[in-house]
Amino acid sequence: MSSPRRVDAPTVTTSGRNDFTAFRRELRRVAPQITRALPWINHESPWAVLVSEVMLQQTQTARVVEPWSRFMERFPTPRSCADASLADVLTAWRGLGYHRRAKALHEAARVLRDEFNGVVPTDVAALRRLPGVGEYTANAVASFAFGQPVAVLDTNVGRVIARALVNRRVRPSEAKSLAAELRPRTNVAAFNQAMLDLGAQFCRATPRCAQCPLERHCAWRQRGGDDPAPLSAGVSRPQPRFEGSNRQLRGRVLNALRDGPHSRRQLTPSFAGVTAPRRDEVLASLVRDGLVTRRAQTYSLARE
DNA sequence: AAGTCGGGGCG
DNA sequence: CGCCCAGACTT
Repeated sequence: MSSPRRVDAPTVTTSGRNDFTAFRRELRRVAPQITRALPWINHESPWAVLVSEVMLQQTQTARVVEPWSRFMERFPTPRSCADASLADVLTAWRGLGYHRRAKALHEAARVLRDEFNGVVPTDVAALRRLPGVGEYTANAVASFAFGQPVAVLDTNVGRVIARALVNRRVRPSEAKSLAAELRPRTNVAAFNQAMLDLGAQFCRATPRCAQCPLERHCAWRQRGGDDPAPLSAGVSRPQPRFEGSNRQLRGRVLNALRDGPHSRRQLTPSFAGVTAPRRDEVLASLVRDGLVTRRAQTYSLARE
């Protein structure tokens, strides 16, 4: 009877760089314990995965679960979304913000309908042709929906790489190559998901090393020093304050317009304490973005 | 490289 | 109250 192999031996070398092979193995070992039960994981519909990834852009997972379920019930296929009006898509988007994403997703659905026979493409290059699908989202859909062997690099993965793997700040180009180097040969989707789960639950902006199952395999934790994650990998930047911002005002307007068309006067409550020029600029920006249309003095969600 | 784009939760 | 978030797109 053989004794169990020691699987929790530290994997940080004296150089300060982690042993990638060992880190991969350890992450895969703990993956089952850190997996979150999210409804889009291992979902059979690539469209469902695409919708989740667009919704998750700059948005915490917990905030996406309910809107995603509503949206998928309302628009279960690319065609159902493509055939709907933008106003209906914006209404289904309620609770998420960054409404240009909703418009992009609506346009993406129409590209899928008109150019891809209503089917989400499997490869990164084709996915990148969809509006609102950048490098991260294309790789995520290719991996999670189709099992393509591509790494994903988001704010979570960026932190894990900077801290656990190299214990120093990394530029975006370097982070990409490190993510690719870390990528396993098999079960890439499950590995990518484990990286996200690790980053979201333990290797957070404010890390929870005491609870982290990979603490002993983290270069930063083993060697100490300043947190290398901030500004690393170029995937997360400080944002201007929201309170009092145009974004706040735009959100209020769209919320009002979800209940139906409003005159400029009826929108007054949304612009409390705001000067008229600024109010007009906010409304103009919504029209410019194609989210809102104006007929005479009446504003409505764009129907398109 | 820098701006812009929501909104709520949490320490 | 300030920080943070499975980024993308424009300028």
